[in-house]
Amino acid sequence: MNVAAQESHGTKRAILDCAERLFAAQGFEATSLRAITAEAEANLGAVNYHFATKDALVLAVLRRRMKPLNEQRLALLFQFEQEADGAALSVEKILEALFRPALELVGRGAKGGRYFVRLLAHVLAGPGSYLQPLIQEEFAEKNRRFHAAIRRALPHLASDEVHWRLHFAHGVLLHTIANTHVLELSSAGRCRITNIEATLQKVIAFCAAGLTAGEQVKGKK
Amino acid sequence: MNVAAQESHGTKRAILDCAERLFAAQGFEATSLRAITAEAEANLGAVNYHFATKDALVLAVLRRRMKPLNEQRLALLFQFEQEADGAALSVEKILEALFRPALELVGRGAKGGRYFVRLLAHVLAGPGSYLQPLIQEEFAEKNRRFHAAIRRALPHLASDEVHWRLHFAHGVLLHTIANTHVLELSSAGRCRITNIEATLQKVIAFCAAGLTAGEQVKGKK
DNA sequence: GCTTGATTCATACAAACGTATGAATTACGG
DNA sequence: CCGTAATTCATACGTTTGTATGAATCAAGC
Repeated sequence: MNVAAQESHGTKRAILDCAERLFAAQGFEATSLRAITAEAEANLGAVNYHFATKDALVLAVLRRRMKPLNEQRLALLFQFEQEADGAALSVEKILEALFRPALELVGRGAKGGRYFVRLLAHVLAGPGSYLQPLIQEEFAEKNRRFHAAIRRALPHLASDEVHWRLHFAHGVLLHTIANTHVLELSSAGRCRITNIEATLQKVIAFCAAGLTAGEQVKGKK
Repeated sequence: MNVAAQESHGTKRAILDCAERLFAAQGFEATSLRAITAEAEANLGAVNYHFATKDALVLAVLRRRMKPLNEQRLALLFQFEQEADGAALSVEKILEALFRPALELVGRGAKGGRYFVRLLAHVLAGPGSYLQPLIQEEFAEKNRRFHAAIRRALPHLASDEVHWRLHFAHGVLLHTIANTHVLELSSAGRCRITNIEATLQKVIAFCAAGLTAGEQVKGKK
């Protein structure tokens, strides 16, 4: 029992799945290893065997989805750049590369992607603890590449201004996919994420306008 | 020792302050009552005497700032409407009423406002637990009033579309004030919230553009 | 100056936590 | 088949948790 075989190993994968769901639903500290193993129909010792410690389990849960997510984003950005054939990408296309993989993670509900997103929001809002280095390391290249892409699309914007506006755009995405219940509550249930494409279009339209603010017409701001 | 005297009572207030800070820094579950009382130089029994239970303490911490925050927002909106003297408010003014009180909570660093904001993000991203009713109840009128204000400013937008875009705007605000460290990391320390007015202007400009997206070309109406 | 009510304090307790350990069981190459 | 490594299991340990209790201390009215 060795080689890659990535996540196939039954117990190990079941623990990751249940941990992801429970962490997202209750937070890290509020979720006990016993609750996880109970739901995964595994033994308490199994988590110690496969992950050694609870902190390591948390990191494993995060890494499992974070890496593919950012790889998809970069791949999509690269694909769009190829298709553009040297021409500058539109802000909308750049945002699509940034948003679509994350939104599809939520939409393809069947698997636990929906939980992961809430978990991610938890982590970002969480303590500046041992998780921060992971976040930075995992997101560093993504941030760099998308910052460059926006600068190419909006060359008149100062570099720092691009940092600010990309930060705002991330806020829109994060709040949209992680706190869907807030939208449902404030709209009395009238608005919810059903169609991915429709949601994507709304989010992109909002952020594209924000990113290009102050240039569509000479003057007015 | 009775009458209003709101939060003056030394021990009780010290517990609320320290709880706010520790909750925001580590989350609810990860913060023990002993850690709070130790930092507040109070006895462990004091929290049980003043708040009965830990859950009640959490709610007390939230309510203390949430109510004044939303009252300030509504007051500011009302003030702007008075000044406009019947004319429709600009989207920028509406957003200022929504954002300024929250941003000032962060800026007036001295007191624990900065911690409360992170705590709020924690709560929103948290479980759909006993906190949700509080959130809804506390934010219901604010949502209703600002939704109406935006509809008046952008009458061509469908009601649901206003819900969506206001949701996006809240995401920008929340991420900006709660996850400041993310911006600092991704910008390699070059961007941070120093000047409230400058930050406010950036956030408003971004969201105003997002809210009015799709109509500037159509021609002023 | 004593009484009464409000607050603080030290201490206790049962429950739940993460972790560790060693035996029991399973899977599989030879 | 056997033997070896991988995995599962039951159980235990030492901490830490939230909460409860009753005595000690304080504040103030009469």
